[in-house]
Amino acid sequence: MTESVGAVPILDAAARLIELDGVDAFTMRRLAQELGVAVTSIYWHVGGRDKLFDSLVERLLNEMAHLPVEGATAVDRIASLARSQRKMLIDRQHLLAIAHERDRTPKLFLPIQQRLAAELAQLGIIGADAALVLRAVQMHVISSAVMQFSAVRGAKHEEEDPSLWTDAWPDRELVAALQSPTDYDAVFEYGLNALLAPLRARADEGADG
Amino acid sequence: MTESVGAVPILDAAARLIELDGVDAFTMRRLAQELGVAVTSIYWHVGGRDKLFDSLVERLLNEMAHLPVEGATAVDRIASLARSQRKMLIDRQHLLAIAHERDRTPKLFLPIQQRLAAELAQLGIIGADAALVLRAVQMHVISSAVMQFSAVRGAKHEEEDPSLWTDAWPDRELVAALQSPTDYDAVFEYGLNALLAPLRARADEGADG
DNA sequence: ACCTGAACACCGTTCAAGT
DNA sequence: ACCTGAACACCGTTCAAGT
Repeated sequence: MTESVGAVPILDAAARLIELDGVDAFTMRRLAQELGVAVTSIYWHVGGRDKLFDSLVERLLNEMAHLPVEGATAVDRIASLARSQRKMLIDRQHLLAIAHERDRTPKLFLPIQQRLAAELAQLGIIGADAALVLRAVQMHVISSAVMQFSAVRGAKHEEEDPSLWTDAWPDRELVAALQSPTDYDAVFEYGLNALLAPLRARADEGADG
Repeated sequence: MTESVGAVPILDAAARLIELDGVDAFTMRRLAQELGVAVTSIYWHVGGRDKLFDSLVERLLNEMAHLPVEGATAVDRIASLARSQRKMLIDRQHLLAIAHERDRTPKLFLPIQQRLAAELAQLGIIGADAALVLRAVQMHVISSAVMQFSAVRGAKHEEEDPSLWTDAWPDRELVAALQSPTDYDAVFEYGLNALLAPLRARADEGADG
């Protein structure tokens, strides 16, 4: 039933190599060398590159099912869940990139769907409305993590911004802010806050009634 | 000064091939074959794979500098810009994927930065605040486009959702909604609306005073 | 200035063969 | 059941050589 014994250590080594040198540097041959084994042996245990990556993504999904949450109110717990998920995705940047590249990103919605749904139900948000809010939050978390990865790596390349801004532009502070590196945490929090604002309003109404 | 004469048609052919069969199917050798020329000739005109992709991304940036806008109020024009940009990015899905893969996604912010800044200034939003709002909007547009591409392609793979939902879950409508395919337009609009809500409120205040 | 073929150093994957 | 080496069909890129 269960997979052959050797599969787990192979996946472990693969995850370590990817975490270390990135996805591009990862090859089946390098992995085999790392394990002190012939390339073809990997094919027997875990299948080819595709299967291997799928298995790694599956692992990420399992990890994400046990994210920590805290918060006194339902909205706080939703925000907490969103932040934990984002943190985990950024910690597993390379794995996230693999999942994205292989069009598995929507699967990342699943592990915390039910927990979000439960919190939304507490706020009286159910049915199609709940589905929309849930997806909006998930999209925000996951897509901003996907972007941030690419952005942070790309920051090195763009030392010199050819300054499309003319000197005539009056708002010097804005120009200065846009030319300094993006604070992705702040942008994420701003968007999360905007998404949750209607929920907070609804919760307050509930307290009034 | 300008690039050699042959560069443009090569880039055209490359863009066409990528649009047709996707990035993965694109190889230097296939491009050469398409052009009826030796592979090595491409290297002379546009450089290697890296340079070629960079040039294609640069083209996308130029196109994006002339996005259409409409709307009577500043907020409407911001929303309109966001929607035009998203539409263009989705139309150029493969190019977007290339830009993302090569960590050039933050560059996609630049072409419409000034136009957004001008609209925000009309709302009285300037300085670091304006920078934050601007980036939040841009992040929403671009990251959701990046995600959608991956999601739509990935939709084929996930015919069967192993239904993590127990039959005991009371909200049948929610479960049904989550099991039907995501309406990315709706999710995008929901997020955009949430991001612009504070701006609308501010504009209304301004009308009152 | 432009284009070529040959060659190099890699890939992922298959498969028959070993133990 | 597990592991191997040889081989195949690809890559991107370089470079000396042609015109």
